Order: sequence, then C-alpha cells, then structure tokens
Amino acid sequence: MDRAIAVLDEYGLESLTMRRLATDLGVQPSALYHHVPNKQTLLTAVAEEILARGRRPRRAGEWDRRAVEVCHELRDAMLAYRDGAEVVVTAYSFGLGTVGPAGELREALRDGGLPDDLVGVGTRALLHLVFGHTVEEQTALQAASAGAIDWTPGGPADFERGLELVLDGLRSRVGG
Amino acid sequence: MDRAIAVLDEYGLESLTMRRLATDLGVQPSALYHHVPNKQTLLTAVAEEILARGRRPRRAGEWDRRAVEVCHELRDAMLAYRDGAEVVVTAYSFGLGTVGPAGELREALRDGGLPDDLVGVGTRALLHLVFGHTVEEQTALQAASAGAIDWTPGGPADFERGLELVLDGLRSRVGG
DNA sequence: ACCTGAACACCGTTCAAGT
DNA sequence: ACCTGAACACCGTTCAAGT
Repeated sequence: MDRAIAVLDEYGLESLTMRRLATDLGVQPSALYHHVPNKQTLLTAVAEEILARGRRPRRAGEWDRRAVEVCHELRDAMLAYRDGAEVVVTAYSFGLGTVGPAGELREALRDGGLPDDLVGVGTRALLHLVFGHTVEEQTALQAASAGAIDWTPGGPADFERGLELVLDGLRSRVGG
Repeated sequence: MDRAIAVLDEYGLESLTMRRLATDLGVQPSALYHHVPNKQTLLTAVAEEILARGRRPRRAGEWDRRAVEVCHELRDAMLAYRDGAEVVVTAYSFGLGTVGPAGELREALRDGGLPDDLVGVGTRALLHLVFGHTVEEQTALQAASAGAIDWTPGGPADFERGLELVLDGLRSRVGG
C-alpha cells in the first residue's frame, strides 16, 4: 500500500501498473495476485488510503458549515497526491457511495432537517461538485507545473463559491 | 468516425481500441495513424460527434430555463451511446471547456446578468453536476441491465432537482 | 495519399511449480 | 502462505516499404 501510493505520487497514475509496482517491491508481477484479486481492487484500496490519510477532526457545529468542512477535507485529501482526484473519483464510480465522506455529507444534510429525498439529491450534488472541481483543478495544476498551460485554475475560493450555490438552494428548502 | 461510435455503442469503451477499430474497418492498425495522430485525438473526435448528434434547437427564452435546456441536451446526448458519458467527460478534462455546451451555458448565465466571475463559477458548477450525475446514472443503468445491481438510479427528475439547487443560488445573486 | 508488415515496448492475468 | 517462471492474449505506436 505504501509503495503503491509512493509510485502513484512520484510517477502518476499511468505508471502505477501491476508490473511496475511488482518491480518496485522486488517481486514478480504474479506475486501481487496473492494479496489482491485484481488491479481495480488495488486502486480502490489506494483511494481509501488517500482518504484515510486526509482525515481531520470535525470542528463545525452547524450542519451547513459541517458539510463545507467535509467537502474541503475531501478536496485536500485528493490534492495531496499526484492524480489523487482521478483515483478517488474512479474508485467512487465503481463502489457507488461506499467511499467514506459520502456518508458524513449525508449525515450533515440529515441533521439540517432536510426531507429524505433532498438529502440524497443534495449529497450527490455536493459530491459531484467536489469531484468535478478537484479533478479539473488538479489536472490544470499538473499541466501548469509541466509548463503545458499558462493560466492557473480556481483554487479554494472558487471551490467554496460553487459549494455555496447549492448550499443556498438547500438552506432555502429546510423545513419546506 | 461512424465505425468508432458503432464499436463503442456495441462493445463499450474498453473494447474501442485502435487495433479493434482497425480490424472492424478491415485495415491494419498502423493505417489509422494516417487519419489521426493518436488514440486520445480519436476519442476527442468521438466525443464531439456524440455531442453533435445530440444537438437540438433551443426553445426556452428565459436564461435559467435555457440553462436547464442545455443541461438536458448534454445529458441526453451522453446517454444515447454506451459509455457516452465517460467518453465526453474524459475529452472535456483534456481540452478544458473546448467542447460545445460549455459555451452555451456560459452564454445563458451571462444573459442572466450575472457578474463575470459568477458566470464562470456557475457554468463550471452546472457542468460538473451534469457530468457527475450522468456518469453515475449511466454506470448504474448499464450495471442494472447486466443484472449486477438491483436498484435504479435517479433519472431526469433527480437530475433536474440537482440543477435547481444551483440555479436557486444563481437566481438569488442576479443583480447582487 | 494511403496502406501493409513487422517490430518495439509495454499491459493484466493465470497457473503449474517451487519453498 | 507466499513467491517464481513462463506463458496467454492483448495494448498503443513507429517506421521502412510498397502502390
């Protein structure tokens, strides 16, 4: 797991192959299949580890500030490793909603007193915003640091303004 | 182009390889490189063709209803072909914003009289919502039709409720 | 201009065999 | 239990050579 994340962070997702990881570990590729059934499972484990390493204590009390906090933690966790956003988003799209923060977000919206169906709609909307923004941001950051692009993308400020758009929508529906 | 989309729709993105497309066309793989510099370019062209085939006339007059209309057109276009959402989202993440509907969305928000920076934030938020929802919906639909899953995901109703959340946020900021 | 044939440098995964 | 060695069935891409 440690070596997988190290290879990912140093050489990128396209270089995180079973063969390369095996070489890095000084082992034959086939040896990996005694610890993991296939590559997708390996990548899911990497995604979970990235999220676990990004975990922080909750501070906010209000449900909406807590939702923003979870979104920031998620973004920061993904940005902490090269191609982290892609890895997490792909893992999420496989095991729909299994990955950690979805549950915490859902809980926050529920605590806000929103009706059940809106909790679902709102949670997915926030997750999609975080994922979309962060993949775009990370791609642009990496392209910029490679000199392939001249502009820099919207950072935390733009990120939060996007979140506020849907939180406005949610707040106006509390108790509705 | 026609054969590429046909192969995609019949066998899925993972089967749309240069070698397979070549075989389908009765030609050697190397022959494709006289029409396209690499696979990514081919996939971008496929994405553009999928969007072009989904193009519909604009009906709505109001800027916010027009934005919803563009989002629906985008979703429908992607859902029309197997793995269409993945192909379009990937292409988008490479040539950031070059793909068609982003401009139309941007134009709609601008017509709404929103300040320039909010136009950018809002456009990206809507795009990310459409992409996130549609990839999730299509993945679940395909998993369900393969019998791999029992539930069905949120369709057009949930889709539109998500959009309305951010449109509420945007409307409340018109003239602000 | 467009294509073939052959090669290069890779993939993920399986499986008998070893210790 | 954990690993090796060897193979299977693929990839994207390049390039000299043909028409």
